[in-house]
Amino acid sequence: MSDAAILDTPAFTCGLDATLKVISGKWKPLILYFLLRGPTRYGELKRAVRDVSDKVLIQQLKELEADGVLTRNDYREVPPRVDYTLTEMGQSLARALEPLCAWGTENMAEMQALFAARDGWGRGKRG
Amino acid sequence: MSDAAILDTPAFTCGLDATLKVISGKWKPLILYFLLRGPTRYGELKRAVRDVSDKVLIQQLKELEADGVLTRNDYREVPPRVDYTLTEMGQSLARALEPLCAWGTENMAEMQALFAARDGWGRGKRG
DNA sequence: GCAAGTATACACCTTTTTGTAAGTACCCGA
DNA sequence: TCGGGTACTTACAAAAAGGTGTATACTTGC
Repeated sequence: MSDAAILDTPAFTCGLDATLKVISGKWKPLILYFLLRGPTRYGELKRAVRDVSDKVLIQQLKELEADGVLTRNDYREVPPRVDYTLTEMGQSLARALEPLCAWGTENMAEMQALFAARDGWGRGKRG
Repeated sequence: MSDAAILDTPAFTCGLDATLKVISGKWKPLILYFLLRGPTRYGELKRAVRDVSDKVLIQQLKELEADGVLTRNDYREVPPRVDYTLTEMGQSLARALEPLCAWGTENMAEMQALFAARDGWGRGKRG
């Protein structure tokens, strides 16, 4: 990969690339979307984002923090108390996810049929 | 993982899960977004979605087709001629990606700074 | 004291995803 | 006929992502 080859072509149609870098991660969109509800403690988040492991949840939270879309608040209490909040940027990003969410809801029937056939999917009965 | 454990908790806040199943894949959002411009031949798509390999592009196109968001048209000519079109569902999905794209464009400066520090990123000068 | 809950860290392993290199069958232009 | 273009396919390898299990340090409840 020469630098020239990278530079002489536009990245893509628009900023999608940038966004994708931030939200790619199995649980990231879910985390962001959930945080729209307000500051959330770690444990609460973990219960919300079902099936995520500690390791991965922490890891993705760190990455999202490093990307400036959320903030970690450590109350330095014992037992530990920490919560996570969206930054301004994070909020706008989370809101940009809403259409995706809506699409999923609208097309859930079709999707469920397809996924049931391919994998073994049974969830997604709405929240 | 008992079935009960899966069933007694709502999948998530909304249909995001469903959407994510469809669009997760390194190049899928890019593919979908590009196809908003109309039917596109394989080669054209490949040139648009820079850095993707044949194997992966084909693979993701197949998955997207299987998910009912795009259609493959084989003109059965020789040399081969094939193009890809969004279905109705695909179009609505691709449009749901627009806010993400907009977010990326708006926050590109911040993102670029961050990414430059972490990885070695130089692209993304707008299209 | 022992288990459970709090929010993590770390080592290790598996799965999933992506990439690389080559091959196919046919055509066109030099 | 050699090289390039078309749209793939396959075998193989590498990398990224995710998961598991254990440990921390301290508290509360039984």
